Amino acid sequence: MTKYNHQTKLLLATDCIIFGFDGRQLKLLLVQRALEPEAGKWSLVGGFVQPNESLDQAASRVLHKLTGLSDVYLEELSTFSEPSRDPVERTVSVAYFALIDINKYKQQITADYHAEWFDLNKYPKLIFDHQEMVDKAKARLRYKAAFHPILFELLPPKFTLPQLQSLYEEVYNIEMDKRNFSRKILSMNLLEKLDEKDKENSKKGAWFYKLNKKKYKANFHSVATIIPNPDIYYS
Amino acid sequence: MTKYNHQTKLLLATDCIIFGFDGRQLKLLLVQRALEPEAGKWSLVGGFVQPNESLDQAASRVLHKLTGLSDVYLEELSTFSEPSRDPVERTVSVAYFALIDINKYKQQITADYHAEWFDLNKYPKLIFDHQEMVDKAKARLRYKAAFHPILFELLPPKFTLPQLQSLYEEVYNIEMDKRNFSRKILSMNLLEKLDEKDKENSKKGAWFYKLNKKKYKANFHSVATIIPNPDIYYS
DNA sequence: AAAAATAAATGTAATTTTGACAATTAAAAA
DNA sequence: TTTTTAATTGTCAAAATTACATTTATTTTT
Repeated sequence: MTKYNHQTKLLLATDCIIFGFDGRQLKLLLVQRALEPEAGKWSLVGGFVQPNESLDQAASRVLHKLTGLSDVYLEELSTFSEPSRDPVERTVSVAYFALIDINKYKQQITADYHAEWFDLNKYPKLIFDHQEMVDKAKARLRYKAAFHPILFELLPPKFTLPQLQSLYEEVYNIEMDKRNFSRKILSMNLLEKLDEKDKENSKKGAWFYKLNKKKYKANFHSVATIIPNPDIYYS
Repeated sequence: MTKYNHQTKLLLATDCIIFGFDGRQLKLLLVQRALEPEAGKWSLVGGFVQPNESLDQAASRVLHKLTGLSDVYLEELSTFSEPSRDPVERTVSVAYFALIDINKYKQQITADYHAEWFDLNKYPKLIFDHQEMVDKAKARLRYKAAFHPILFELLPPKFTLPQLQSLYEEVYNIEMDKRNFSRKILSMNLLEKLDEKDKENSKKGAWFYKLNKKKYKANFHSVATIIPNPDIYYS
């Protein structure tokens, strides 16, 4: 069969913006780049798309190799394709953002990478256009989380309402009213109260809740306005 | 400088899902494919990314070449990268969706393409995975338009409230209450009433409005819940 | 053992927004 | 002059949102 001759091929890669939450702050997982140029500099984790895989598969592979995790929330963010973005050779990158439970992340023993979690408000200079990718991912996270219950992906299976509220407050850098917040969240009907309290963080203890996975999946596209005026956070 | 050897390069293309509105129905602009294979079959307009351009530029170029239009609403939809999606040779495509004022579209005289507007509810079988692209673009349009005032992009500079309402009704396949609709739309404060009526479509005539571009741009990210339960339209 | 300290849990009233519903008006056609 | 057609406009009830303070459970201190 005829080929598309005279067309220029290029390298296609994927980079992952990996978010985590340590209970207080949003975190970003970065690696020290192995390849030249810029070897040793901090960057997002990424990799080239292989001949036999789709972009989703490439992103999952890269994420799994670094974190050991599968079944992670992973969403295509956008393509980055400035011809000169990679000084070595033209490479178009499709950025994905991932939300993981930071507790599930275990530094892989066969550490091909040197990886580290950084505070989202303070992390090293990144290579190429990775800073732009992170900015876009943050904006997307805020936008998406204002309507869809994706922030649960950042929490462990059991969590308390105060923990959840802290997460929202951290993502949007706002303070929220406890009473209104719990009413809003509970009215979504996605949570189940457990018979157990978290006594780590207070004397009285706060009830643990867990996601009802079935309802979560069924209502994933449901639109809840948890955050007032979400638009102002979307740049 | 070192190159990324041993990595496989591939072809990168862009395809545009171009929406229009003729006052009654949503339309899709399709072209008859020039290249083999599938020459003569209907497809989205597309093209390969050139060495000196970004994906946004490639999409704009493709769109401009077909429609003669610049400054069109154009948004990255997502990548399509199944290894076998193009039977000829591996090609990853980044789909964009475009919203244009159908009246501004003039068949280019140097018609490199045979292009035609089709009713979104009835159009020919498309090549490769283009059907999937259209489906995804429709879903995205519904989702986005439920929160952001993008449907104005499909209308001429002067339009009436009944025309605007018809457009929303067509996009969501619902009927809306005139009173509630105009209240909602006007409360967004994006429209300016003109001193002129459209007498084409009724005896009484309906007032023309125009977008206040300044407010439109300033409030572009503002979230208006024009459509109740928008989530049910997002697949 | 009682008191103090800490953080969690909970309720209510005022305001705003939404959704449902019908009468009036302007202009052309009969 | 009457009829027809579609545009315009208002109100009321229900629901959602916002603002705001007290009570409760438990540990720590005295």
